[in-house]
Amino acid sequence: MIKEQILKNLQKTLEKIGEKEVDIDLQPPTNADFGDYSTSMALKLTKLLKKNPVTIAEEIKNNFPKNDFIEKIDIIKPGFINFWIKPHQLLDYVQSVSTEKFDFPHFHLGKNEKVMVEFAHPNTHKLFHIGHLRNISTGETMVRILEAVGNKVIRSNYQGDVGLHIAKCLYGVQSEKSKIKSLKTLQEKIEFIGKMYTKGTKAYEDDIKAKEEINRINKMIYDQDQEILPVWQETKKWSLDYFNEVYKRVDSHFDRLYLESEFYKRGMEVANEALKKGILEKSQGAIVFNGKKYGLDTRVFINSLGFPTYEGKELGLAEKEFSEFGELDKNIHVVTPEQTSFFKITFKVEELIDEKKYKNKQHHLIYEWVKLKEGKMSSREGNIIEANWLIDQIKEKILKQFKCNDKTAEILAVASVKYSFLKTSTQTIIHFDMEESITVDGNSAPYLIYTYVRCQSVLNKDDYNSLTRKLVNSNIINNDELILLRKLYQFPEVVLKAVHEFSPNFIATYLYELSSQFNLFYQKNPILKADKKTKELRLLITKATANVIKKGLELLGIKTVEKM
RNA sequence: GAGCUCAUAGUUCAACGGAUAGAAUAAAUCCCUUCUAAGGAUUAGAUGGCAGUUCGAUUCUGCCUGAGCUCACCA
Repeated sequence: MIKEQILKNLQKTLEKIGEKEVDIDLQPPTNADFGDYSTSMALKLTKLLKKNPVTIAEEIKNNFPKNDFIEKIDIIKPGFINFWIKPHQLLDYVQSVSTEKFDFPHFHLGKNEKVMVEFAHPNTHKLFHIGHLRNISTGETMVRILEAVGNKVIRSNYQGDVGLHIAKCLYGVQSEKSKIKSLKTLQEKIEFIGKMYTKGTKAYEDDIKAKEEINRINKMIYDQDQEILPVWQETKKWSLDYFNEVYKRVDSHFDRLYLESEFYKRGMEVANEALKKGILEKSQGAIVFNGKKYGLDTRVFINSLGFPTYEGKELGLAEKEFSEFGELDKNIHVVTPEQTSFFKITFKVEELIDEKKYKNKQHHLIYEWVKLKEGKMSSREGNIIEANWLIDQIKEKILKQFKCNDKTAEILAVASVKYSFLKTSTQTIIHFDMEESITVDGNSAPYLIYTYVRCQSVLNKDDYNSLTRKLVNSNIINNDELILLRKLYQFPEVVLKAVHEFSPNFIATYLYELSSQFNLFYQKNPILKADKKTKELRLLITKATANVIKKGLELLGIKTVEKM
């Protein structure tokens, strides 16, 4: 990338001037009038060199090594140095992209070039709701962009299949056991356990006897008691089958599905070993981690009844995750922010257990809640927005508003939902509104896909393949074309930035800007009716735009359509 | 009570310590004899308050106000 070359040259320039210890910033400026790359290093050097920033900038400009990729260097007002890349460099890149080849720069989080992304984590016996949808969209795109920059990525998913909520549900199921046989479709089964969960939850609060029974069921699940085992397993299977359908629908999958029940035993063993080593300690009948020394909270790993808590089980899970697939550089947990304390502590305990294995290798990627206008979702209130239901609603809206077939509407609906989550930063709370939140116009997936389809439509009408020959730099590149060439050139850097900061929204924003610029270009400049040379250039731009949009959306986990 | 996070147009969101704070949406007005109008153009609108650091602050620091989350046997 030219960015690297400019940086290297700036480094050399600094050495010539006699300064070394300055970190050089170099980014595309917000305003394209200021060139392709801009640095404010001269401003930062004012103090060190005790000179006017503009003078320093001049000095840098004059000492910048001769090269064949910079068109011009400008110095502006307070002391910015702006670089303009030669158009033929941009053309070369766009030409390579027009053949659907994408070479992203590599970026690794460690020497193993292998990471795990743990995401989705729904609980069985519960609905897969919009919150999970945001999680899975985020996790899926993280997987894809990490792969794009050269990592082997393991997709994992830790699904809760034990706990009080499941006992509540099974209590309800037990009370209406006779109905089970009449349930035929998966949909009916899921609705049934949903209702039974509500029933169990109410009983738990209103009826002391029921509460005792639910606690007993909870213990039986942990003990794998034959009395409850068959129902637990059957209903769990319904949930897992249902989750699989959702994963498929949103174009996601996993290499490894972990279940919480798998780590009950091993978690307890690991916690006890940690107790012997003095990492954990006994307190009021429980085994806890005293975080005070480290400025952390104190949390329970094995409760006073002798059961491992979520924390305890996490130790078993971590051990497995870090051994099953060889050495990992990083394990990225895509989880909501209220678990920050939980992760800080489990990560610390793991580090104390085996520093080499765990230290700096666990990462909590915080993604925020999807809240409803009325407040937080809760199954008790019955205001859960189920993932499938939401996608169906959007699909219906699309079918009503536009002429397209079912298959296209399905892809566009899933795309709309995913994109509306991914275009905002992961750490922003989404205030969900059915009418406004999932948009199919403006900055939306259909807008991007429409732009792609437009490109395809033009390309399909072309009677000869003008893209096979190499375009040489001509002076006829107009401003609209140049803007697009420069924008296209930024794609790999944007992807790199997105991985670097775990911020897929950078890609979404970039794709929107690219589409927007293309649509403006399209409006003003005829492509197929232009003279031969111009037409070749414009077709090249069209092809490259289409490829970048398609690839960019793919990195976001979003499919495109060819016609709409 | 302690700690963490957040506060930007009417609304929902962007912005790496940088240049004129970007969009979408809602409103008004234009553009289909031209490659898909699910498009494009124009107009109007915002950094909670007070200090500080800096050549430069939405971004960093402190205080204030307001919201959310967490702080031992749930997951």
